[in-house]
Amino acid sequence: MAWPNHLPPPDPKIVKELTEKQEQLRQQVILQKPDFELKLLAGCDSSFIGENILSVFVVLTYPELELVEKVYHYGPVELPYIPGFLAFREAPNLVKAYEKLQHKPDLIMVDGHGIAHPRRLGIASQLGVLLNKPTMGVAKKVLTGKHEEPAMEKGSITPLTHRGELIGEVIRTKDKVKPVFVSPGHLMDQETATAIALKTAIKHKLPEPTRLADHYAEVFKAEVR
DNA sequence: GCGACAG
DNA sequence: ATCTTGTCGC
Repeated sequence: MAWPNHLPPPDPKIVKELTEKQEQLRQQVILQKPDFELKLLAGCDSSFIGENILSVFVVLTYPELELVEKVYHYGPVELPYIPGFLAFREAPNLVKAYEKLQHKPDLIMVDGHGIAHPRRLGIASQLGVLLNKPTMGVAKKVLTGKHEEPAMEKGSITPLTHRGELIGEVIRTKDKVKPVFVSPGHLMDQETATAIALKTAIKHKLPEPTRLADHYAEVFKAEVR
């Protein structure tokens, strides 16, 4: 993958290093129908304040979707954003936030892609391997792959493919609103990920876990200032 | 060779 | 992600 014209050119040496680590992690990804009984579903999100990163984790009951816990970790950001390597910038801090949870979830919904990535290791997949926990990705924009626009009605789905492989699905979670991109992260499969995304997208286009994590990121943000 | 590019 | 005002609609 070449680098976007509008972003600062990444250090080739760093990129090579990350690419090798990425390949090592990718080999550990397992795509399968989860065997868990989903009772606790987590959502996570990160925001930035200058040179620091704020990562949030929220845990909801399933299928009621009632908030049971929310935590965050605030620390220095180590790397710049490089398309295709988002996890190396956000995952370390997310792991620290995750460790603060008193209630460990059965599944984590991540804001970003799972295997819908040029090398099949989006942030949802990478975080899943790091935590050895089922994960799925819900992204607002496509990173790689081709797809048709799903119909305007909620529930419409269209495949996201890359090099002949199904890497995710484009889902209209709300009538006439931009669709989201859902893909399995780790210890998960497309069918289950899509079903959960649709079932948890109640009043807004973003599923509740992701939406709430987003919300508390703003709340905690005011707290660390 | 010319674009496109999660958060 | 973040910088940023008003504005349309439920």
